[in-house]
Amino acid sequence: MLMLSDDRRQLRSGCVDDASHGATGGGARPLRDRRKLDSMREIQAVAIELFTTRGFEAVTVGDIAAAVAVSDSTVYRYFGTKERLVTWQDYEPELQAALLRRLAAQPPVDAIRDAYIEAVAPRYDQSQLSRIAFIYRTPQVYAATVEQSYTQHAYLTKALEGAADVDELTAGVIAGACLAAVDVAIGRWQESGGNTELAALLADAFDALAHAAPTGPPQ
Amino acid sequence: MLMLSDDRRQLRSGCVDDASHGATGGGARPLRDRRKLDSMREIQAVAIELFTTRGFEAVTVGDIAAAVAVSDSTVYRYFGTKERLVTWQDYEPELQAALLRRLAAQPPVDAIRDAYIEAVAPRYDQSQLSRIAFIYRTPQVYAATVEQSYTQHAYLTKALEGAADVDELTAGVIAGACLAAVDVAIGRWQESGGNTELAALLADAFDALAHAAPTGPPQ
DNA sequence: ATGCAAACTGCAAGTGACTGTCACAAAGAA
DNA sequence: TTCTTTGTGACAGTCACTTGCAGTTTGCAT
Repeated sequence: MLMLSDDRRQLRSGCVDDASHGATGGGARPLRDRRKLDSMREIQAVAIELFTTRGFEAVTVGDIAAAVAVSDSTVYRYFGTKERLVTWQDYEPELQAALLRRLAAQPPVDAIRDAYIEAVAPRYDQSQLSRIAFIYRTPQVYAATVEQSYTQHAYLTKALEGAADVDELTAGVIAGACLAAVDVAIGRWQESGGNTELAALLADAFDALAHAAPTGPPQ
Repeated sequence: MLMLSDDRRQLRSGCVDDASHGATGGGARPLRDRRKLDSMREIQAVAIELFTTRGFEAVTVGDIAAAVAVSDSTVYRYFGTKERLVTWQDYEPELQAALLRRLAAQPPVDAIRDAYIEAVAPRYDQSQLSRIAFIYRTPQVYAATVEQSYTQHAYLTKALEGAADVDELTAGVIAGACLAAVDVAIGRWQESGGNTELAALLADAFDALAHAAPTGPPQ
């Protein structure tokens, strides 16, 4: 769950690079960016409503485009894939910054947990519930988020190797275990109807990692 | 990585139910099944060779069908999706049996580890290397395996709830952490060119889970 | 204001994954 | 052999997604 960057399809057809500031004259382009973000949010809202009403497969991208009165190509240029209409979100940089800052100051697992508590937990309110619930209810969409967490796992592994004193295999395992904890916590948050604090669920999920170690050698 | 059952597409168009024994007269149907398995193995071999040579996107399912001299529909009936041409494997029942047996007799994490060491490690030899390496090198295909492990995670979670004395959240976290360890171990095996024993890598990866617990409360 | 370069948008014509249907062929039982 | 079941191929269709083109809009500089 949650992503630090885009999947290969996004990368190929340059899209979803929100807040991409001009490389031409050097100045910012606030108006265009704002309109694009607004447009993306509107399209996403409509998409999620249609999806939850009629089901993911029953709604075509053309349906969504028509409902928002833009062309199909625009939807694809913005989101790249149908799944990304659901999974897209815009707070990735903050998570990355929190991660970097805390990895330098805390033990690695604590750092990851607290970065999520700091940067993503506050975002999970009722307005996000239908989106997140839909992700967890739709395997095809859930898989798309996992594809994104591919990149995230690699990033975390590298960060851990630098911050903590562990080899690559250990770093990979720790990163994977932490992402699993985050995933379970968000899953539970969604199951609770958004009524449980995500921060508390994250704390509990990470505590549960204490029981994930084997007790003896292989038999 | 590794799967216990199929994704939704498989389920919809009933395929890949290897070793499905007749429900009609009650007798076995060895010849047909053997031919089907042989055929699947041949198609998979050709597919992986074409994919590794020309790239996943550059090869169409029609190309593969033509190379093996079967129709496109047959390929889809056998594998369901293009990705499944790579990820398909035929030893899932054994893993499930080992899991069940060991969960009744060992601590849960040890049981999962040892079940993988027993049921999947012996299968990972040089003949599997190009297949596994291709999975880890191709995000789209890797994502498909994760989509399959969605089911596996749910299965493991339920098994843990029954076998160990833990609540659902803890069971989910343990299952996710174990799957992460398995995934990292297989990834390392593939990176090593298949020259390191997967059983040893699995043992190391599970040992690394000991470092995945947080050391203090959230800050 | 006005002109210019870059980016945005819609249109249209693809490609290819995947589904469903039908007729036919091959396998197994009687 | 004959009947029934099941696997197979040909075919047509849907839809996600891509690409190229032309017209418009934006932001900046003059």
